[in-house]
This record gives sequence, structure tokens and C-alpha cells, in this order.
Amino acid sequence: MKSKGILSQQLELYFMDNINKAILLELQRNSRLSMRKLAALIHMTAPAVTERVRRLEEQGIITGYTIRIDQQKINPIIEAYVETFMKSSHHQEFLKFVQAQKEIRECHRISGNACYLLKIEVPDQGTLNTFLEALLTYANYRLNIVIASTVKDA
Amino acid sequence: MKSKGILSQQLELYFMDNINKAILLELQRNSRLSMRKLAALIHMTAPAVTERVRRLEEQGIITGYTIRIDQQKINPIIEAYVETFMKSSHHQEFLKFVQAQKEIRECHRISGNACYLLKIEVPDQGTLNTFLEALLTYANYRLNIVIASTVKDA
DNA sequence: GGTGAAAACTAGTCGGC
DNA sequence: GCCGACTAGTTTTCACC
Repeated sequence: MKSKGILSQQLELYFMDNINKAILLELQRNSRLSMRKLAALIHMTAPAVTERVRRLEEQGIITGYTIRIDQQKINPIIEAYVETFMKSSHHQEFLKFVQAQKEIRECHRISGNACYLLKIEVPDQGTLNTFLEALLTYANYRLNIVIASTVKDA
Repeated sequence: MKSKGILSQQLELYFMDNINKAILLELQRNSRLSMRKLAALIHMTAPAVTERVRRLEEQGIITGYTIRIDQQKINPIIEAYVETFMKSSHHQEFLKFVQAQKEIRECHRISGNACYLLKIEVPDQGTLNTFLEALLTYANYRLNIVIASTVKDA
């Protein structure tokens, strides 16, 4: 086994050829594929593809195997994007608030008008109201309720 | 086997007990679990859990098995949320534009100030510029570039 | 919904290219 | 870095309770 210098190790770290791209694409479409079937899809053998998948995991490119769930079928929710304008510069406290509030699904620090863009999900208007009152402690906001969405698959 | 009336069939359609919730949670954490291991985790037997998963798929609650990918490691991108203000009411044409532009990852019709909130991903500033010029045909916009993000797991 | 066994499939390893 | 074959173990899928 050949030893490698630091540089080549780093270059290799995020090396991404067409085969790896194909692997990611197929696993994204169906993560339950066995290594054999995956190998067949990309015209390779199981051991080779297994090793590549192992590396993709090791490098943190594949960060998990999960399912897509139709949340709306389970319990309908109200989605909203909330632009927040910090009242003071207590960002640390605000970020703690973000972590604590389960209604907040995403928090994006953005340039431009607002300080943060929050994506929230609440079961009903009452919960929304409570949440917004809590938010007011930290920031003024502009509420954008989602009426319809199109999300493209990766 | 007891026959069921139309009503009970419909009620059953989205029936979601704690066991099904547990199944979804575990599969969300690891979709490659075998039915056996999944069954062990939720204190059931494999055939029982297999049947439940089959139904969850059939009902469209589980819509796919996929992987989480660290996109930033593969090719760093600029993410932005773009609020758009329609110049005219040609929504149909705009929605065609949304479908056609691969830079647009999500499109949310929202109440409030803007008409739509777009989430876009571009590889560089040049692409961003080209995209925004194309967008200007349909709408005025407010650009919010993402500096940092926290996304919570479902 | 549980059980047990048969049939099918799987990941992992090996020498060789 | 990849292949093909082999093996030991695991998984799914039944019929039946």
C-alpha cells in the first residue's frame, strides 16, 4: 500500500468523479438499494461500489439515510417564512431562542433587509400567535404565510 | 377477516398511531434499517412491521427512501431567498419560468408583502447575476443572500 | 398481530488482474 | 482501483396459530 502525502490526501478528500455522482444520484432516488443492485445500475461490481459508498460516508458527503414523508397527510400545518429585524444585538440569546422553539424549522442568517429568515411550522393559528408574541421579545418581524409551495427534488 | 364499510376505510387511510409514528421516526433516522431491526427497535415482530411500512408507502405517507448529502462539500454554492413582486399578473408565465430555471430550488406562494418567495442556489456570482436579470422580466425582487443556516431535522 | 422455517438475498473477503 | 467467485450470515416471505 502506497503512503500518501498530506496534499494528495486533502485533494482526495472531496474527489468527485462521475461514478460517485451516479452513486449519489441513485441512492438519492432510492437509499434502500443493496450494494449489488446499486452496482448493477452503474455498471460496476458490488465490492467496488461498496468501497466507494463507504468513503462517501467517511468523508461526510453522505450524512444520512432517511425517508421522505408527506407531512401534510399526517397533520396539516401552517407554514410561514418570518423575516426578523433584531431589536438589539443580542444575537446569542436570539439563537438560543431559535434552538428552543420547536416551531422554528430553519433559521437563515441573511444579508439584505432582515437579519434572519425563519421557516416555521405550526399546527394552528393559536400556536402561531403564541409564537409570534414570544418572538417579539427579541425582534420585530414580517410574517409571510405560505399558501402553496413547489419544491424541486435534489 | 371482517369486511369494512366505506367510512371506516377512509378513516383508516391516514390513521396514525404511536407505533406508526415510531416507525416513521426510526426510518427517518436510518432508512436502511432491515425490517427486523426496525421491528426490534419498536418492540414488534418483523412481519407486523413490514405490513405497516407497506401501508405507509401505499398511503403515500412515506414518499421515498433517500440520502442526505452535504452539498457544500461537493460544490460550494451561494444560497439566497428572493422575494418577488410581480410586475403584472401573468402568474402562469412566471410559474413556467420557475419550472424552467434550475437555479430555483423552491417556490413559495406567500401572503404578505411579496408575491412569491424563491429559494435559489447558484454556483457563483455570475450565474446569480444572469438569473436576476432573467427574473426582472417578470418581477421586481428583493435579494437575501444566505450567510449561515441552521436546519433542524424533522 | 405472532411464530418458525424455507428460500432468497446480502455484505464482506479473497486472489488475481 | 476493479473484478469474479465464494462464504457465512441475514433478510424476506410464507403458511399457520
